[in-house]
Amino acid sequence: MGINKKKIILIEDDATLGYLLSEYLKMNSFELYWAKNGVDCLKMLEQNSFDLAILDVMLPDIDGFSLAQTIINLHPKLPFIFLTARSLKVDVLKGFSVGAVDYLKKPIDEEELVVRIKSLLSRLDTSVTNEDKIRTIYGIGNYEFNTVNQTLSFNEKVINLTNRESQLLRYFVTHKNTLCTHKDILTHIWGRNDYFNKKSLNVFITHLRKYLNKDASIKIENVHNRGFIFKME
Amino acid sequence: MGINKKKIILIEDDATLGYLLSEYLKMNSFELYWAKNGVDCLKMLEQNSFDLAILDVMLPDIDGFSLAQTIINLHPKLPFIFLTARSLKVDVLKGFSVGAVDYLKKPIDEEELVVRIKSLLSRLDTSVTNEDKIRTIYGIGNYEFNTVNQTLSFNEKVINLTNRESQLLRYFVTHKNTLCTHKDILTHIWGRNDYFNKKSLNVFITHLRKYLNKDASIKIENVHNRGFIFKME
DNA sequence: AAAAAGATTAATAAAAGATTAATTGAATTA
DNA sequence: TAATTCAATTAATCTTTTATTAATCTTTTT
Repeated sequence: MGINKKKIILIEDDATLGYLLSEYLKMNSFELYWAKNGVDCLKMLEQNSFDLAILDVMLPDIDGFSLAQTIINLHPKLPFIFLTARSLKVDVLKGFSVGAVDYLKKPIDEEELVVRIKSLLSRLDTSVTNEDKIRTIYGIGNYEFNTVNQTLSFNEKVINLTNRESQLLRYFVTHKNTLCTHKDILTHIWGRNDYFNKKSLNVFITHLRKYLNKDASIKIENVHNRGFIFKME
Repeated sequence: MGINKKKIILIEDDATLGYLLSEYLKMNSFELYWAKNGVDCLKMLEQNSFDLAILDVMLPDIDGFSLAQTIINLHPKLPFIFLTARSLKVDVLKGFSVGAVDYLKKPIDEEELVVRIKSLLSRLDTSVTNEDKIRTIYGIGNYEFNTVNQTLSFNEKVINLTNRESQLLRYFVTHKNTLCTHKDILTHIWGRNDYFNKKSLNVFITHLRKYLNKDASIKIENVHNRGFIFKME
C-alpha cells in the first residue's frame, strides 16, 4: 500500500457494529471516520476527502440508496460499498445499479471485509498498480534493457536480443548481485537442469558478456561449480 | 459497454452448473468460453484474449489457486473471480491474497453474478478509452493512412487497402514501436490464435511491407517467435 | 601437472518467417 | 442461376534465425 493511510468513511447507525468495525479497520491501518447518520456523513464528506465509503442501507434519517445517490453527485469518484442486513436480492441488484463497488451481507467477517477493501483499493489506486507492474525497461549501467521489445540499447545503438538472451538477462537483472546457481537458472529458464543445457547456458553467458562489454561496471562473474553473479551498480 | 461483447472464460468442472452459468451469461450478452478443466483453460487462454476469468476452486486436474497463479504469470492483466462451494474463511482470504477481484460462494444467484461482473468490468474497462482514441487519419512517414476510407496515400498516389490490411495497419499505428505479439494481433483481429491464422498474418505482413517500402524510415520488424514491431518516427 | 569446469568460436539442424502462387468462398452482376 | 470478381485463406517453396551441439582453447582446483 501507499505511504499514507487510506481514508475510509463508515456510515453506520448501530453503535455496537459501528464501534467494532471502526476499531478493526483502524487496527488494519486505515484512517477511519465514523458517521452515525446521513447528516453527519455529508458534513464529514464536506470536510475531508476519502478513498472509500462503507454504507449501511438502513439509516435513521435517510435511506442508504438515496444517500449513495447524493454521494455520487457530490463526489463522483468516491467508490462505495454497501454493508447491510437486508440481503434481499432486489436490494443487492439495486445496490450495484446505483454504482456500488461491492455489496456485503451481515454478519460479515471483519477479516474478509479488510481483504475485500484492500483488494479493491489496490485496483482503484492507479499509482500503486503502475509501480507494481512488471517493469518493461531496466537500466543496466549505461545500457537500457527493454524486456518487451527484447532490445538492449547503448548510445542510440540497439541490439536485438533473442528469446533466450532476453530471458537470461531478465533473470539476471531481477537477481542482480546475488549468486544465481546453474540449477536455478536452468530450471527457471530451460525447465530442466542437465549437462547439455548447462553447455547451452555457457554459450548465452558469452553472448551477454559480449553485448555488455561497453560498460566495465557490469560483469557476469562465474562462481566455480556453483553459478554466476550478475554484478552491476 | 463497448461495441464488442466482453469475453469471459469460465473454468468449471461441474457439467450442470457450467452449462447453467454459460447459458445465463451468454443471454446477458457476454461471449462465453467454458473450460472444463485446467488443461483446457490454459489452451483457451493461449488462443483467445479475455476480459475476465471465473474460476472454480475445486477442479479435477489442478487446484484453483495454483491455476490462478499460473494465469497471473501468463496474463498479468486478466482479472479473475473465484466461484466456489468452499466458503471457508481461509479460502476467501487466500482467494483475495492471490489477487482475486471477487470471491463468490455457491449457490450464487445468476442475476447477482451478472451485476457483479458488469460492475467490475465497467470499472476495469480501459479498452474503451483506447478505442475512442482511434483517429481517421494517421501520418505514417510520408504516407497518409485513412482508416475510414481504408486508403494509403503517398504523393497523390492512392492505394486501396482491403479490410484485413486496414485492420492490421490500424493495429500497428496504434501500437507503434512496441512489440505486438502474434497472439495479441491474432486474437484482436482474427479472433483466434492458431496455426493457419498465423500463416495468414504473415501474408498480410508481406502486403503491408510492399505498400510501405517507399519510405525507408518505416519498418515492420520481426521478433523471432514473439511477434512484430512496427517502427516509425 | 592432471582433471574438471568454464569460455569461446564454429557447425548444424530444426523451426519460424517471407514470399509467391493456388484455392476457396462469398458477394455481385449478367 | 451461372459467371465474374475480389479478398482471405491455404499451400508450396525458399530464406533466415536460433538453440543446441561440437570442437577447441583457457582457467581453476586439487
